[in-house]
Amino acid sequence: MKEDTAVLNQTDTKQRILDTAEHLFAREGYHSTSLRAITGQANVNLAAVNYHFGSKEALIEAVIERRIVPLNKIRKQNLEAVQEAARQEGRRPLVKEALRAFIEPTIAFRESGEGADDFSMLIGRAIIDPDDTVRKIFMQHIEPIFHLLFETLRQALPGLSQDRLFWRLHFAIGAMAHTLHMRTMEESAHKAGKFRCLPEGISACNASSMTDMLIAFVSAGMEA
Amino acid sequence: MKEDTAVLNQTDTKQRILDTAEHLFAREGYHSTSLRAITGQANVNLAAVNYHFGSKEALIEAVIERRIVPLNKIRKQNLEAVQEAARQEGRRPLVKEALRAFIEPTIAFRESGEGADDFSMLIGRAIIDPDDTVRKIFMQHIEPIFHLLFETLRQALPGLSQDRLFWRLHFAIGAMAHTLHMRTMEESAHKAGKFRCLPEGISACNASSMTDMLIAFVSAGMEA
DNA sequence: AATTGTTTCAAACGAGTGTATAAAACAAAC
DNA sequence: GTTTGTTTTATACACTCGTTTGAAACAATT
Repeated sequence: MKEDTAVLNQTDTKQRILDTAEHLFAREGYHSTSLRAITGQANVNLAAVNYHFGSKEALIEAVIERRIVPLNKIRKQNLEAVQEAARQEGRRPLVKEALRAFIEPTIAFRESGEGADDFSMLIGRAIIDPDDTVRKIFMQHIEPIFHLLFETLRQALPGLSQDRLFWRLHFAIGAMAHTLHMRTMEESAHKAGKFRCLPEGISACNASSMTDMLIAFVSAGMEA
Repeated sequence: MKEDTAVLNQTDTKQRILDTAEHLFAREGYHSTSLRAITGQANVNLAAVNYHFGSKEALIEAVIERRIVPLNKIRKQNLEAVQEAARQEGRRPLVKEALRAFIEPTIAFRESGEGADDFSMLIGRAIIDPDDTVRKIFMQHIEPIFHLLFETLRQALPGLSQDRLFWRLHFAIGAMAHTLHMRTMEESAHKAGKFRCLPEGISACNASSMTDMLIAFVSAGMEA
């Protein structure tokens, strides 16, 4: 009766739900993904979600937190390192290094492990997701980091008014979020063979050169 | 004549459905908005949507097309005017004027009439919406304009490779989309009194200065 | 081997969804 | 006044959703 899944226990079920949920939430969206789709694809019973997590909302919360907590730790360390380095050298932080401290780990996250690309898409979605459920959870986690980034940029650009800095930062966030989200659209477009945005094929970018391009773009915009 | 009354009654129902649907789709999202919520708030019968539009998907298609067709007409005219002016003066188009031709009417659209602000949010969502239904419809309409913008920028920046231009343009689109979408978040945040992104109040911007700031940002990034 | 606590399972619940239909209400033409 | 075509209405259908339940299967301890 217990075929290939002989010694698999709780953590395996939870893990499999988390992985599958991450995948589907990233690609189909929160509301469009049913628990039946998740449990079906994960080969677990429907009730397992409510048993292990409590509710669908608690599930996506777990999905998000599993990744964003270590990611935010890196971003925080990076930003504090930028401030510390500037302070020790008696200069202002550079716009570029402040932005890199935030952006680089976000985009590099894709290479950090199995299924991380799904979460990369999920981040791109969450920042801008119409759905309150997802965005709220994300905002709660990102708010302190965003604040730290804002303060660092304020030191880097003392001549800029708070209003202008605020909006420029959001332009940058939008550019980053959209970039993260693009893979989903590219995949969909490629799968459907439609909605090609360009006459000729545009080669996909690796995380590193994508990061450089994005930082160059938003740095220039920030200092415009 | 009585004919006018009859016609007016019909269009009134259709119009009321369109307006209410636009409002709810923009603020709650496509999937999270039920036909019962729309018809209830519009004070029309539930079956009216299927009678007048055929289906929920056909409804949002009508909602989107009503606004995006005239908007795209303006963007097309603007972009062609930029190309024509450059050609007549024997010079390349400017990055700034190309971007302005696309961005300005998009943001200014909010002031174009009753309920246009709802559509402004809807645009911001649609570009990046996880839901395929909405994004597909939008992409179909925006693809030719996007192509025209890309070609104009290619003339403006002949030294830039197609790949780089492609991604930079998407950075710009992301910044714009996020900006359009911000109002929704601001509203939600203000309503809930939470998720404040800044310690001190940041004043909301009017369309004109927002446009200028955004164009300055993305132009600098594009020419970085 | 018996007991305890945990995890899985099939089945069902109630609420909500988009859609379909047939009768009613209505306006205009004859 | 009757007929015709359009619009509105109430209701029903078939379906999916997240969640709950109580029993079965399992694991670990006694």
